[in-house]
Formats: sequence, C-alpha cells, structure tokens
Amino acid sequence: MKKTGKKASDSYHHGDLRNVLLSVGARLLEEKGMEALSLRELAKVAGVSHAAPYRHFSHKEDLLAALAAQGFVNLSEALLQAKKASGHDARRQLTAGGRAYVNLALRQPEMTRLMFGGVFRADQCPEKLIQSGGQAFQHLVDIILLGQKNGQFRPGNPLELSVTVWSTVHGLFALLHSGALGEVAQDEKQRESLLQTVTSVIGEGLKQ
Amino acid sequence: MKKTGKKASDSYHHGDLRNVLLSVGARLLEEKGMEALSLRELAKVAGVSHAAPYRHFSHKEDLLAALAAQGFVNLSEALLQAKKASGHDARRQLTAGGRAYVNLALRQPEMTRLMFGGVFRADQCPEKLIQSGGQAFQHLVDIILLGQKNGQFRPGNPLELSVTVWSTVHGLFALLHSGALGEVAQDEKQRESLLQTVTSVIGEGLKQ
DNA sequence: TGGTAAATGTTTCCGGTGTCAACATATTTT
DNA sequence: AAAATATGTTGACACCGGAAACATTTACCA
Repeated sequence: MKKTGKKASDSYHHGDLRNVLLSVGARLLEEKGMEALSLRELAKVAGVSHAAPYRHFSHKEDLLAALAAQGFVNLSEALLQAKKASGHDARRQLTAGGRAYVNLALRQPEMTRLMFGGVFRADQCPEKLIQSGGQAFQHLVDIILLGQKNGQFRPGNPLELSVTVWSTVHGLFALLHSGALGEVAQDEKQRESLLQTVTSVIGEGLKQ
Repeated sequence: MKKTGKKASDSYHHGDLRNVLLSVGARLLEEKGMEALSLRELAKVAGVSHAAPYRHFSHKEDLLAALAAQGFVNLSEALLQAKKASGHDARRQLTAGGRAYVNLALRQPEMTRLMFGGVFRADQCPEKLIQSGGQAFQHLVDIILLGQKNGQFRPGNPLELSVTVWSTVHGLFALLHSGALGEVAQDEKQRESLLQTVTSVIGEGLKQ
C-alpha cells in the first residue's frame, strides 16, 4: 500500500486514481449531465482502462454517491461562509444562506440535481451521503434556533421550520432549472426579483 | 391511415401502439424508475418489436416528454379538483392545492421527478411540455389572484408569489423523496405535521 | 533483504441499450 | 386496382455497466 499519496511512475499504477476520478467526474457531470456520465468515458479521460474505476467504486451509483457527498461538503462550506458574513441577525443569515444556496445550485445544476434529485432511493441511501447532507442541514437549523432565541422567529419545531425554508429554496432552484418557468429563469434581473419575493414571503412567515 | 382508433387484427399492425406505449410507459416509469426505463423493455411489454416505438417517438426523450406532459395534465386536474372542493377562500384553496400536490407527487414520485427533475434542458424543452406545465401553473396563479382581490394576500407580482408557493410545495416533495430527511419522510404522521408547518408558514408569509 | 500477500490496473467477455437502415405488410388515397 | 404512406420487423452498430481472469506494482513481514 502506498502511504504518501504521491504518484508512482508513469506506467502501470496510476497512484491517485480515486481522487482523479472524483475530480474529473465532477467536471464531466456538469458538462454532460447526470444521465450521460459514463464510467467508461470517465476512465478514458482519466487515462486508464475502462474497468479500472471498479477497483475504487463497486458500481456506478457508488461513484455518484461519492460525488454527491463532496457536493454536500461544498454546500456546507458555502452556507457557513454566508452565515459568517451576516453577523448575528438570524433573518439576514437566512436570506444570505438562501441566496448562497440558489447561486451555488445554479452554478452546479447537475450536481444539485444529483444531490436532491432523488437518484438514490431513500431506503438504500449510502450512510456517507446522509451524514454529509445532515451536516449541511444543521447550519440551517442553527440559524432557526438563533432566530427563535432572539425572538425573531416564531416558536415551533425548529427542524420543521428548517425543512420549510430548505424546501422553498430548493424548490425555487428546481423550478428555475426544470424549465417550468420558461424565460424567467434565464433573466438575471427577474431571477433576482423572484429570489427577493421568495425570501420576503418566507421571512414574514417565520416571524412570530 | 386508420381513423377509428380501434384495433386492427392481431397480426402485423398493432393499431393503437402510441397510446399503449404511453400507458405501459407510465406504469414502468413508476415501477423501475426513470433511469431504468428502457424503450426495448417497453416494446417487449407492449408485445412489439424493439424498434417499433421509433415509429411514434423520434427518440427516448420524446417518449419521456410525452409522459411528462400527461403528468402535467393529471396534476392540473388534481389542482382543479382541490380548488373546487375548497369554496371561495383563497387560503383554503391554497392549502388544499398544496396537499393535493404533495400527495400526488408522493404517489407518483418518478413521474414527478421526470416533470420537475430537470431532465429536459430548459433551452430545448419541448413546446408541448411548457404548455401543459403552464396550464397547471395557471391554477395556482388564479388562487393567488383571488386572494389578492379578496384582500387575503399581500399585493405584489402574482406570478412571483405563485412561484414562491410552488417552490415550497415542490421542494417539500423533493426533500421528502430525496432521502435527505431520513426517517421523517417515512412516517405518515410526521409528514402530515411537516406539511402543516409548511403551509402555515407560507400562509402567514402571504398575508398582507 | 527477500519473498509473499494485497492492492491496483488490464484484457476479455457478456447481456442490455439507443438508434439507424433496409425490408415487409397493412392502410389510405388516387 | 395501383400507388403512396404509415406502421411494424429484422439486423446491425457502437456504447454501456459489470464480472472474471490475468498482470504488475507496492506493502509488509520473516
């Protein structure tokens, strides 16, 4: 077994294949879309034989799950960033987080589709995924808890309120990206106005 | 060309293949999931050769789009039904519609995933789809307009408010079905409580 | 240090899939 | 009835996910 994570010579052993597959996979995912991503092409781009990925991922869904887990980590970081930049006002944290979510999702629609698109059946969802997803969710719950302590938000089950907010923000992305909203989704200005309305409604609804 | 839509003899020509493909396709879609639905299996179940579907759908996505369009029609009907059963109170119409949406979506998750999952790229989304989707959306807009006329809902762009509501409801389904909510999604009681919270927050947020 | 077990990559093979082209048959139109 | 058109069939192709058998490199231990 290797220890140093460096690379072997140029020949038989790749040396860092798993990570390369993940990063190349993330790129191809956005480029070609979830359903068009093939392990064989991925292997070819990574410069390796078509069966090599199976040494690192037992099947395709395994690779997809690993990609999604990374996506949740990135989302988590984006939310944390937004929260930090918004002082101690829960409502401002919330709108900042919502904006960060939608922006990130629109920049990586295929990744987001993978994360929340129901690709992984709930009953056999990999543990790693649930865990990294839960961590991202926790940031939202924290905001709700802060707002309730401040008296900015209504009382009530904070988990349910968090899900409400998440639903709205994620639904907004889903509708924007599904094409169901037609031209609205394309125009930056209209999108911004829409986001404003959505956060306003949710903000008012959370007030106590 | 046939005219009567009846069936030909048992042999060469099927007589009603397009409709059969659609109905069998809808069933297989729910059973096996969107990504596992294959035209070849569909043809086999329909009792026809593997290339026959291509006489009715130019490619697989075409068949999927036709299925999704039918899904929008069904959604439209469900929303209309809910609206009719709720008198002239906009807020009651809204919660009834939301409940109808989530219930229908949970009963046909794969269909809903197909409709809103971003499978069809917005720029080349079939016209038929946009149209039938828009029709379902209109029912929601009507409710908002009614509420604004009644003074029950805040003023503002009704399209944006409609999108806000739709986002929340659809996002709730997406999260429930994605597995991101873990056990919550399985328990009928918790789900009901969640739906209650969501509609309450949205309802409050829409008040003027 | 040397030798062996484990890890990792390759080749080969299989069944299944979307799609096309060439062909066959039924239906509609003239 | 003949011709045109719609609809179904057969066969081919390239690609895919995945398993099995084989090759090579690396890690570990006596």
